[in-house]
Amino acid sequence: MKKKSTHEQFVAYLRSEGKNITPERMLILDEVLAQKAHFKIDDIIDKMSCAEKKISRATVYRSIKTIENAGLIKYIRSINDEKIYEVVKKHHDHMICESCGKIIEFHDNDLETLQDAICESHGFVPQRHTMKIFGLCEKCKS
Amino acid sequence: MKKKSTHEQFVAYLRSEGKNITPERMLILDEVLAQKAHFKIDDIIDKMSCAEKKISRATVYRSIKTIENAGLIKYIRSINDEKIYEVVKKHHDHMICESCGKIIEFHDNDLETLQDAICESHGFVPQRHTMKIFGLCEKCKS
DNA sequence: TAATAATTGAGATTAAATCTCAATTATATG
DNA sequence: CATATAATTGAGATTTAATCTCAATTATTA
Repeated sequence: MKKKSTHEQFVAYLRSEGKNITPERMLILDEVLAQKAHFKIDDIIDKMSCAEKKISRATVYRSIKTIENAGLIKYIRSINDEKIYEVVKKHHDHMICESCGKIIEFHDNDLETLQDAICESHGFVPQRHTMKIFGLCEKCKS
Repeated sequence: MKKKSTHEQFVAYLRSEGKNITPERMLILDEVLAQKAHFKIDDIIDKMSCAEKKISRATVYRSIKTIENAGLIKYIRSINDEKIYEVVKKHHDHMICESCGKIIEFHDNDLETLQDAICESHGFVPQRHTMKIFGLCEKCKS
């Protein structure tokens, strides 16, 4: 059972929602996947506005939201409250350096287990969570 | 050693920053403290714009930011990305119901300890964190 | 291939938050 | 207490991110 590529996942999502598969959407997905770990929507808008095939700001906003709804990207809020997007891989949380803005991804099974237990004791059914730890990274702490 | 009231804390903060103690600031702090657990800035703006002594929108925004900088209030983002303020009491995290929007505050010492340990293993010095668990509350889960 | 429905681009619009600047007010000082 | 100085306020203008509008274009279905 081969794992679906992100492209295939997106196409499947579009079909399931009765949405059209347009070059604009696919090109924006390409650009998203070509980004470094974390990116802002303006990074994509800038690229698309001077690309071979120019794509408008409105369409970038619309497509990013579609890709987000497809569960392929998500965002966290930076220190300045900007939306910082990232491609959704396996679940992880974030440490954010207050000094240099560096974002460190981490995952810890014990943490997840503990969270589930806490939810259960509150009669709460967890579906997803976000955790951001702010502080100083290795470089900035000294 | 009596614990300082929130008013006293705010006054102390203003003095320490060389800021003036104005009726507008103190009235906005009063209104903030009179709010229910979670409130939006528009709740305060609405109150202040039809209060005995009217205070402008700009001043509410400015004072809320000052009170926030004083460490007396903070905000989390709701499901719709709105800023939801709350008075800072002892540290806690949040569960947010995706169905009814209910916000549950919780605190767990093991969780905090575990977080610190994880940070240490990354050479990261934690200063504060936010954790939001989204899911379904007791009422909405059935 | 034609009919239908969805999407796009460009600029207008919205909403939250901030800024501008003249008028007002708090504070420090003699 | 009176005054000089600096900080703050109000009102509306402005900014910024994001969304909306609608005619023109394009994808999809039959």
